[in-house]
Amino acid sequence: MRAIGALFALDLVSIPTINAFRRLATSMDKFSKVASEEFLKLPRISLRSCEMYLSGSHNLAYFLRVTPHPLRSPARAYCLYASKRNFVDCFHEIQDLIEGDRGGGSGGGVAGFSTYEALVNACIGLKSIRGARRVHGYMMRSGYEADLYLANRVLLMHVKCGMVGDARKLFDEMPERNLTSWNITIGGLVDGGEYWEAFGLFLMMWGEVSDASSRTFVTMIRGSAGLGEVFVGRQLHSCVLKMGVHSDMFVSCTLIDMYSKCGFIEDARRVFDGMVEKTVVGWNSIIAGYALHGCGEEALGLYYQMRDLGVKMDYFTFSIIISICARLASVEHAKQAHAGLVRQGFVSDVVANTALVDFYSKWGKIEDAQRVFDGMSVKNVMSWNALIAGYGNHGRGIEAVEMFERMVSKGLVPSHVTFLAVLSACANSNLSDEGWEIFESMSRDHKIKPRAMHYACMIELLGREGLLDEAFSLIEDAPFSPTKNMWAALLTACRIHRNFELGKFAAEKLYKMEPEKLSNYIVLLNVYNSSGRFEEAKSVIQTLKDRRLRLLPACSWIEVGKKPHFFLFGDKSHVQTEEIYKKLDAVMLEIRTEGYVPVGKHLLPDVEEQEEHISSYHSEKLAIAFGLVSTPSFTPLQVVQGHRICGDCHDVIKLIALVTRREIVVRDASRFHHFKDGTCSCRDYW
DNA sequence: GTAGGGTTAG
Repeated sequence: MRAIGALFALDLVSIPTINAFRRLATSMDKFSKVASEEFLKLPRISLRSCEMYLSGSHNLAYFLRVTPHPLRSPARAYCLYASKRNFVDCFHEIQDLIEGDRGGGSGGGVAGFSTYEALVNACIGLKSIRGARRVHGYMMRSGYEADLYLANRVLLMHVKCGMVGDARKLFDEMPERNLTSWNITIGGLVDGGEYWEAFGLFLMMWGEVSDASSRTFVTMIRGSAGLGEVFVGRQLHSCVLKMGVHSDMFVSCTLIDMYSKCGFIEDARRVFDGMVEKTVVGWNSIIAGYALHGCGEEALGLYYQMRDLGVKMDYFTFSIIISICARLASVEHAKQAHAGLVRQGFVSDVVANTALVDFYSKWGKIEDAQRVFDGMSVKNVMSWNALIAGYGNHGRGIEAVEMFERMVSKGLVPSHVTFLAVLSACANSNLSDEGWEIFESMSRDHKIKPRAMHYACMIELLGREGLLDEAFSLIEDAPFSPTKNMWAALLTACRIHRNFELGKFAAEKLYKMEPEKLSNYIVLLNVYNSSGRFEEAKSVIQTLKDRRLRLLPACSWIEVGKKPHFFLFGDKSHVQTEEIYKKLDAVMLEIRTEGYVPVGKHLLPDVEEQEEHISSYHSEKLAIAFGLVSTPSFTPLQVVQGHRICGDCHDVIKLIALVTRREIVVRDASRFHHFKDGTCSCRDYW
């Protein structure tokens, strides 16, 4: 014990108690056994031997490498290492040490600057509230007077452990402060989402010390991004210019991020273009900005520009790019980003890999998603969520529930997103019992209050079973006012089960909430059409006209030969148009032998052109026809479309999958349709 | 032996 105490205090003259080191050695299995034995034979322990002993460990070397300010003593390294591995034990040791000292024990192992600094650093690294409380407690009780440097570290420790309130109190009581103290406290408030509070303190700082550094501005700009208030951000931008710190790359990057998060991508671009030295973070920020604005193509363009300029990419870059690809379902770009990730050695990054899991599942390759997931050395809740959502979207609810159960049994804490993923999986696959059990377990076992989206899943679940009245009561009984998602779920159910009364009711609620959203009118139109109420259907069309709402051209695309090919409704712009239409007509004839009858009732209301043959040339059919002519037989096809698939296309694609013996995955605006052997994974409910 | 700051995934 003493020996460990001595270690901490860097006072390595005393002979170690062999037992203490033996305990150490057994608690740290990674230490080389031989090294420990040799070490224990030493009659005296010097700083040097200590270093050698500790450096025998792989992990220690790693810590030394990654710690921004190289650890200057083995004591600190030890502390960081021990606490990383076994926090509780580490603190027991220190408790003994400190209490031993207070009892007037000999040996001189005092908890001094190094000990505290090491402990504080460990807590910062670990974000351990318990540890932070303990360390701070020791300091207070022992009456140790920290200098400004250490006091600031303690402040930071509180901030990083999420104890912003305590940090604020500490800050107020500090006998002496400097810019760093202010910056740390303001940063803590911003991190904790208390933006206005942060602004208050910032103004106080301005009044009290009439100074601020670029670091302060970085924090405050981040705060205005959090608020989503561009006028605050703009004011800070002018302050930055006046103070002459605008060329600071940290400032520029935060500005880019702030402008894009506030919806001003052009301003973000201007800041980016003005960067003297464009760092990788600057590139990442602007690319993420374009991605956020749905400009995936623009984002990819910048990414290739970045590559051509030889900017070294990091794991952020790949994560962003992969998530863009997931949205675009762009295989070729994603494959390259995946390769880049591997080449540059970021294979073990959680975020990038989670993005990959998401990508593969959105691309329709759920097995590949599972493979990436299985290969991940570090997984967090989000990684599990991505996989569960993947199974759910592919109509594989049983696997989704299995994954959910496995995740919980591993001791991970599911978040509300996890529940969203697993409940929607249950809804997609008609797993009623499982769904209700999980829904009820949310508040019972996991202390998570179901939100509107969770209710929407349950409404969908009931709706699939045709229990429309029950679904309606669930909306009425919800502990909050119903949201559009809940009404939309009910409306969909009404469409499938042809309940036009309730459907109309739900649709009217929706019109009020989002009058400009076309899809609501269309679903109601389908409700009427499918139940033969053409008069009502006409009135919906009239409403559409009155409100000057027009359908955006529906667009589908398919990637063939490393290139996306886009199709609009009735599109004849593709170079292979003739071939495509010929193939489509041929295959439409072929599926008639399988019992296909064109149905008008599912028609998407192209308002002006309500004719039967029109749905033959819906964009998804054209994309599939192109896939059929330009890929070898039996190749699976992946189609993405920006709107919801219509009933006729759904029937047709099922049969095309059957007659051509191809797997066809269509990702529409709401889910995946996995067509195989004449059936679809959505079980005809979408 | 001198801190504090920017970008990513469900």
